[in-house]
Amino acid sequence: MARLPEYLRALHNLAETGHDTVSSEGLASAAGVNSAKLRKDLSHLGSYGTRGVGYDVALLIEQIEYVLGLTQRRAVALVGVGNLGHALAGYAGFATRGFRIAALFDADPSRVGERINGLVVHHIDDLTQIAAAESIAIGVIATPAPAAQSVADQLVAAGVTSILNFAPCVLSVPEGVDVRKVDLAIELQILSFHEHRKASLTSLPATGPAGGLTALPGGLSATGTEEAVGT
Amino acid sequence: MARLPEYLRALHNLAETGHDTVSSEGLASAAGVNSAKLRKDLSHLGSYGTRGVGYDVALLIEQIEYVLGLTQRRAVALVGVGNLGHALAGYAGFATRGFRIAALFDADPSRVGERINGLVVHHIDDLTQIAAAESIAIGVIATPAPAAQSVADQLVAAGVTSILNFAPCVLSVPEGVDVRKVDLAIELQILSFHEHRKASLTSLPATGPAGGLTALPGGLSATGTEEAVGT
DNA sequence: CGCGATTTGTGCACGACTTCACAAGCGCCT
DNA sequence: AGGCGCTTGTGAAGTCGTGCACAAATCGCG
Repeated sequence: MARLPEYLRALHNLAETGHDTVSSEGLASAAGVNSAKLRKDLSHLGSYGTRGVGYDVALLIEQIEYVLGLTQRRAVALVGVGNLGHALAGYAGFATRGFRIAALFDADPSRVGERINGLVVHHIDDLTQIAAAESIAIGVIATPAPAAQSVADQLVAAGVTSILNFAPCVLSVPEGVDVRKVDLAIELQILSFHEHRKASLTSLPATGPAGGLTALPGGLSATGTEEAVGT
Repeated sequence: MARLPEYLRALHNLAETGHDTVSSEGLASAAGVNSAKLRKDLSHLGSYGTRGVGYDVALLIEQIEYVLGLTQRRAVALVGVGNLGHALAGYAGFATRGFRIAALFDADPSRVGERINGLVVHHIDDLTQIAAAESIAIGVIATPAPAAQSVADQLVAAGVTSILNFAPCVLSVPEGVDVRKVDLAIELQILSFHEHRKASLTSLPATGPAGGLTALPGGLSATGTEEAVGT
């Protein structure tokens, strides 16, 4: 499940706060999900919770990290050292959560050789060689959209089988290669949609029958993230 | 729906390529979704497609932008000018997709006054005043996790009703405030899970009955993003 | 040793979403 | 003017995820 990393983060927080065990209710609220859902998720990994007590925090962390394949620190290749790539190269969250940026790449010769956060920027043509040497299986694309497909092809050719794509475009990759996409502008546009919806709801308390399509009164469901819940 | 922004991006691409109309099949493949799903989505906004021809690209762009509330350029406040916040402040994708970073904030006094991409960094305490002046309704949190909840409270107090949270923690906000979360490390961890799954599948072609929980052979479904599809 | 409080694990039903398949509608060509 | 091919819009079935509610299990205490 895509929720396991969220549980893992909450568990690490609990461990640092000195908790040895945690109930499904407690962990669920810390991770922002329903307690029943959490229990079902955890039961799917044959988890070891104790009835009447809860889950052993340390053991559960170990279990989830194993399932996520985080027992080994995974090497990641980052392609595109522009605005966003630069920030990702220095993002501390990767290092503290089981990943190691093993190499930086860019197609712009003027950027090759630049040092970022202790790493040298290589030319994209050296990708295959370095990826093999560092046994890199995960690639991050932080290039402009027009270059993304080409970079993806090169990553696949270099043996990368999982890609995190920040470029606003769809990638086509061979079967067996996993792609996850993060589009920062889209996240804002979804929020904008919510804003628009809220605005029309308040200004038009009762939508008259003559109202064409102000903002789809009861149509779109506005899913995608949890609705806010009061403290 | 959360897919509308994706359609919009694909439509803009098509418009620039000179297409006047597009079939549901064509737009669906450009957006990376099923054509039936796309038609159903578009029909929910009472869309104007012509049978036998397809959709008018320009008209559809107009429709979707209206529904998303992008007819006005929305002002966004960005809090936290660290590694990630710095990159977001300079990210061109926001400006080209309907948003304007209206103000930057940070709690560190030594950063206040710094100029980034033509914008001055303000102290977080000035948030309420500036947010009102610029009529800001959307806030972006790019601070470390411990500061995020406090920043969220201040954003809400300043009248912000939609928050994009990059900090790895859950936020509790009053009802009526929408929160979307983007955790970059989690995206990588999900890919790591896929890697782990693929690795155990190839090394263990047939899972013996004695195999405990290698990586949940048929358990977890690995959803969350589309599986790769061949070119 | 037994009982009660507490918490996990899960069967079941409901709802949302996805996908298929097809009827209805539109334009074009003859 | 009429028919044919193409495309939209949608009914219906299937699938998946979610949440409730409860039985099973464990610990602590008397």
